[in-house]
Amino acid sequence: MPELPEVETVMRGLEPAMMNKEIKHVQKRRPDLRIPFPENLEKALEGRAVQSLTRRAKYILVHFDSDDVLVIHLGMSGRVLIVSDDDYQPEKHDHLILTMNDGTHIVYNDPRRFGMVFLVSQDGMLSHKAFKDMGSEPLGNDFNAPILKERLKGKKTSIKQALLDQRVVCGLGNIYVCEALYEAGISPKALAGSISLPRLEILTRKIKDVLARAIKAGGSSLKDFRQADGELGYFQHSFLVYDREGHVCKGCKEEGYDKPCVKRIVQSGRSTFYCMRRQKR
DNA sequence: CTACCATCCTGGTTGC
DNA sequence: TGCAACCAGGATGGTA
Repeated sequence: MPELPEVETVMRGLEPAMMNKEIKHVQKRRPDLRIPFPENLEKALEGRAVQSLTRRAKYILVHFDSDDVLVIHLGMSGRVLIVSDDDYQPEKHDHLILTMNDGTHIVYNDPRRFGMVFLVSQDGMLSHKAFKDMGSEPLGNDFNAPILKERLKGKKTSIKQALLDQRVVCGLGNIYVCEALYEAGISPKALAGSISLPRLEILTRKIKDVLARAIKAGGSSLKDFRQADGELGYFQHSFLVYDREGHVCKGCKEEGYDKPCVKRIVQSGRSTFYCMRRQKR
């Protein structure tokens, strides 16, 4: 589930619990993750102090007073929780536990096990396959309409699918793509390569806008998502089309239309929600 | 090279 | 109520 706003929220939540603290103990609890934990994880992390936390796309990066960077991806159902209980008992899907020098546990939990945890070196990070071909950060200055236009040039796929492609722009997932396309008034079925620059101007603006608002709201909590302190995000209450099939969208309602306009279709196996009145091309 | 599809998992929801 | 089928926010690797 977690897309950029959720990952950013988790990262920010982890800062007070990890920054300038030392990892005292590393406990792996599942040897059979899809991508097994690095063998040398304990050795690389125990005794190291956390210098900073950053985010790239949907990856949380933990930087240490060493060359190692701990990379965490939450997949579909992953969480990272701060647990301060003295008598904390690991739960079923608590796969990795980092205990800090103040006794706080940082718990990585992921029922579906689509997530991953690995190490990269600070210097070699950009050549790692996860980051090598990754597109611009949508909230950064190098994500703008001309760049998006260039990235979409010649693409015959739909704009919905193109925006989910992390090489075009990173950090977006199904929810925020649907929301941004709605706000930009662009059909999810529009051919990616054939959208005009002015419309891409609107789209890039709406992408940045919806992401920023979602971060402010602490992300969206559907089923699994929690902030690092266990709190729910609340941006799900602001969805305009996502998971609102059969409703009248906000824009139509404001114009006085009362016929259900939000439709659900399936594009390359995933749900797309859009307004059939306002997103015609 | 692009595009499409299946697949990795568990758990919650839906429908009979 | 019980159970089976279906569905889910992501990424990747294989095939066409």
